[in-house]
Amino acid sequence: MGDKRRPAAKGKTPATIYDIARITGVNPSTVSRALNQPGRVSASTEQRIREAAADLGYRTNPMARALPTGKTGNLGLLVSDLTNPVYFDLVRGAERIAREHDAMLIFADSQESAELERSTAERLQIAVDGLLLVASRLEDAQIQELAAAKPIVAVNRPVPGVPSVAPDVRPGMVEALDLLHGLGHRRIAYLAGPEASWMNGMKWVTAHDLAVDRGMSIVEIQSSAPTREGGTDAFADVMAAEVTAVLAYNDLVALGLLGACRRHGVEVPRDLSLIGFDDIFGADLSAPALSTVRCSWGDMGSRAVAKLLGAIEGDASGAELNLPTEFVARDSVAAPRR
Amino acid sequence: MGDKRRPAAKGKTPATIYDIARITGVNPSTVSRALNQPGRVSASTEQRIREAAADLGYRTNPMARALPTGKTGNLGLLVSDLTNPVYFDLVRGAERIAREHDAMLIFADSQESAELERSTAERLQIAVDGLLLVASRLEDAQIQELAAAKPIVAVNRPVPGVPSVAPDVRPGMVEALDLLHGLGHRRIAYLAGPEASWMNGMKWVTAHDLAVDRGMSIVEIQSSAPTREGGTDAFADVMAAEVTAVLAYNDLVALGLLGACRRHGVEVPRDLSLIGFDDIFGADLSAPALSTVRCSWGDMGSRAVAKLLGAIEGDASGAELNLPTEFVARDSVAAPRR
DNA sequence: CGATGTCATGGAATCGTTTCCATGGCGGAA
DNA sequence: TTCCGCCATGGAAACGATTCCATGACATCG
Repeated sequence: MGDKRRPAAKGKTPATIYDIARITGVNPSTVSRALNQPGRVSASTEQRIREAAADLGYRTNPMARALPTGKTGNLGLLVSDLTNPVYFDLVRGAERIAREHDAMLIFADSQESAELERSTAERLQIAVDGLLLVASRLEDAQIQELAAAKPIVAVNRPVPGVPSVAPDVRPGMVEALDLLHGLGHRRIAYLAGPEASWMNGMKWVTAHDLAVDRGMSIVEIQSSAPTREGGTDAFADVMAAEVTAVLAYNDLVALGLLGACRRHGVEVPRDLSLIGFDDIFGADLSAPALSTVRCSWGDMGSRAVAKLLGAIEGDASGAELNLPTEFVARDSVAAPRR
Repeated sequence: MGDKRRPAAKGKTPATIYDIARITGVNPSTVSRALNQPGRVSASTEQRIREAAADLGYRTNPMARALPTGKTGNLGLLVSDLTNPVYFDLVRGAERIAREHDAMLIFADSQESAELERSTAERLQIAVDGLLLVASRLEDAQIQELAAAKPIVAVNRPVPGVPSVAPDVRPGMVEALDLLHGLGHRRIAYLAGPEASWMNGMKWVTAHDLAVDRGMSIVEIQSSAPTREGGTDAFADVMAAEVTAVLAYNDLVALGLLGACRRHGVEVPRDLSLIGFDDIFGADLSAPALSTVRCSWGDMGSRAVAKLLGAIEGDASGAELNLPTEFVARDSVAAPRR
């Protein structure tokens, strides 16, 4: 099997600073300085070293660098469910900023399980310089504990003492509730997400307060999961609630409910108005196109990474950042039947 | 700024095998053996060492391990466009298998640019044990060159001498063409994807051959991009082609075209039948729901990772793996107008 | 003109782990 | 009983880069 030292060694071993040092006749430490600390060595040697490096196709070995410096150049991104289309834009935004800063993004998902999230976070943490926790199902204390080891930025949820980036759901919901009220809706429902989700609680209390302010009554309906299936399953409960409009935890459940309505002959928006949350890919595809409250997930991703990079650099500005939301009017909302 | 050695050091430094060695009174090398080579040390010392390790919350430092072994425990996943919903399932499948094998997935996207793809692949390669190249826009030779350095598995495209996983588009397209032919379509179009895409060429020749076999005529229509915008932009060309059915490169362009049709009063499927490719999230959401050829992207992801892990272990079974596709009948196909 | 400071560079320790080699103890075979 | 070999473990050298400290060559200042 293994003939020499490296069993599956295919190509020749990559060039190291020692190779460069040998070729240019300087000490490895000088090579290191030339490559990383501009102006620290004489212009002529730096020139020679850079040329040799280019010749050899030298690339810094990140593992070797990580050892003495303690910096891996990796950022971890832990989401509750990679399958959820919301994360698409988030990932993209995060990736963009990470690339700009020469950092690599390491991914993991926790399958909506708090226990799995904790163990994954711990494992991930040793391989990265900082961690992005998206829609965490962990308790505040657990997150704070993780944050004591390495920088953490929480996304889509604030955690005391930990920097975070989250949407400010209020502006979008104000628009939504104003619209519903203006059209004559007086009894509406909030189709809830996971109980462990901070954001779910936030949306419920906001919707509740806003509805009450406007003299509307609002009921909370549980869903089995924050997915299309969850929305489908909630159909019967929604019908039983006798409301004229539904505000959903997210677009996925809204879309699921929409499908169930169609199959049962309940016409949206004539018989029921429906508002989602997130404006995911596909929200404008459904028939009718889904009205929704848009969070700028791409922005959240890039802001969160920027914040994390700052924290890694020692920026202790552990602020909480809130990005505004806005209502996107499409075709799933109308005046109630009578 | 930096007070001590590590500037932003928050928590205490993690435990090392030296700590364990000190506590248990053995040599660090023994600790290493106890933890990684079962049976290599006496049962009693192994027991003591494991207990101490657990007490200290010891976790192997992957960077330190990578240095002597050359194995990082990371796999790279490079896709042409992270934004494309097709990759959702792929990522999920890949992540599942990677997790099962204790490997971490590192992500990058190349924004549909061959040059960016090459440089990103090179950068990524030094940080991983192997690379997954999804829908690569690179030339065969370039991929082979990369594969000479470290194991590579190509996804969605075969490369001579490099293991690959790709859908076998034929079965699904046979079903699709049979359906169209049976309904009476005689003149159809293929709405193409990127020219640099191997898969695009594959789909075109397959569609072409299949159409000719059945006595249908088929034209190729270019699109500006494999996105919804690309589909929208192609509307005029599609109309000008005077066909009764369109087979699209993927669901995204199909969906874009569908939207354009709706806006221009062309009713699908009455005036035009439309078939997509991939069965992405949302394909069943549109009105009418999109008929499409489904590739099992989740399977491709997990198979590809498994193959890559095998290659890393030295399994030189550089086979080409093809996963079957199937036609998914929904509502965007009907008999032609007259 | 000698003392001092600066600059470019060399030398060596270090990061945490793996692994090759050495060593001592013990059991079994002769 | 003696010798050989194995087994558990210790010791030390890598892996590739960073970084602190040392050194010698100059230039500068008084």
